[in-house]
Amino acid sequence: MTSLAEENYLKTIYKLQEKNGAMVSTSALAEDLQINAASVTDFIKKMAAKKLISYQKSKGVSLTEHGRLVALNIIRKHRLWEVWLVNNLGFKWDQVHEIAEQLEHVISDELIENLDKHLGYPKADPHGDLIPDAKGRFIKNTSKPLLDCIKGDKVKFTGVAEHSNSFLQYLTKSNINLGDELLVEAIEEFDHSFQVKINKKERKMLSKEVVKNLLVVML
Amino acid sequence: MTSLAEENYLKTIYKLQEKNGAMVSTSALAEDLQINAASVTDFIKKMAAKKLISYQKSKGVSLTEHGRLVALNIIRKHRLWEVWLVNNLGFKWDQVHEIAEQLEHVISDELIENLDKHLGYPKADPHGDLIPDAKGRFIKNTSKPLLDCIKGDKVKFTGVAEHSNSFLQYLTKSNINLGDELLVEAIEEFDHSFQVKINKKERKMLSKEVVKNLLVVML
DNA sequence: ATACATATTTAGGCTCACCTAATTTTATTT
DNA sequence: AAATAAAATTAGGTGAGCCTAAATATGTAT
Repeated sequence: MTSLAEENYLKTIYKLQEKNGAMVSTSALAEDLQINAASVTDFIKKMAAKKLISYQKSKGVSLTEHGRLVALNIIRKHRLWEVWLVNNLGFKWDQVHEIAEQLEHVISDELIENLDKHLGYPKADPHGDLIPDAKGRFIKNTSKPLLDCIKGDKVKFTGVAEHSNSFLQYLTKSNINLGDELLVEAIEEFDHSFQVKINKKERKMLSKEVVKNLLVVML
Repeated sequence: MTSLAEENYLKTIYKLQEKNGAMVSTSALAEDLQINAASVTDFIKKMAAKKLISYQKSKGVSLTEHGRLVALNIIRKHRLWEVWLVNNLGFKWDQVHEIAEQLEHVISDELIENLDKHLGYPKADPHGDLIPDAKGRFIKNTSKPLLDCIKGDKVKFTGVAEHSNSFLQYLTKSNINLGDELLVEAIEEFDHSFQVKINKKERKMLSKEVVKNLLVVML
């Protein structure tokens, strides 16, 4: 029904729409997909004809309700596979993205149902990204960047806002893991760096760039 | 390196070579792949140029050593995924082929290594087909068709020579499962049907068509 | 050996998903 | 408002992997 290329476009449009608002530009899509802008223009016209997206010439695209559901289904598959790769196959959170990019395109509703069950119906992937259900619904997300916390806040680290391997590896190296309790002991006004106590044990200094990308929930 | 289409050609050539001897004809390939013979001729020329197969015009193709190793790697992946689908995800042996046909093309050596380990290094898939190791080597196979047995033989059912869903479902329905012990109590000369005792309990009549496709090892 | 049937290949064409180069539209600066 | 820069589109083209129709090669029966 939907081709590999279409699935990748949908996924990317969804991602960019989440990040930058409603309309996604041709060039933003081209940049993210690493495809020439002219090719993107071509392709989005075809996708619009299929009612997967709505397209306003020279203004950009947005997902239709149908396109949004297809996108969410791929995201669901991607994140379920990531859970499996980390929890069952022993991969680290910085090793699973590429493999899940392939697995997400495997087509079998029964497979995904059984995988979901096998994993115990996880609500989030190894990076803390929420997993939509089969109908594209998310559970409510109460997390916010650690940057928005104030001195004295006690929070739980539940996700990352930046998925680059270098950031993930920095956290691993620093022994900061999903689920850790963080206590904001001090905030340096000058550079917005945070001094936090991790799991009531180690004390660490985190730069603004880091705390901006750590998502937490209040404890 | 090798495309989806190439992988499917290689897999099919391997299969047909196993079944019918060294040379695989254009038409046999076309039939099995459900692709027009003219397209097959085209494609095998390109594969021959890549040294995946050797091609003698109007005579057919056979795998090169390199092509054979690529084919075995795909077969390895297919069978490991089938084991996972049955053992871990709760699928039945007649439900896994199509899904494994998709999963087998996912590219990640580390994934396959980890999957193999996770499954406990299985030697055979849910149909009893042997799983080659990462270097394309099989363990020795001592199985033979039940048809070749004689009255009084006590054997273990280890695999099927026919993979159609109707045959697999027939066996399931008849409560004949991989690993069962079969005792040949009588062979009807007229139609070559076998009377067997299964796991020292039930007695069953199996037609020649069935016993031909049951692979067993002597106990 | 000839005729016929079957298998295979050649020739030309199609769609998908991409490309480059050129043109047009939109946004920004002066 | 005009000039310029940046973004988007159009036009024309490519390779992969398929197709049909026509031509050729191979195998079989007489």
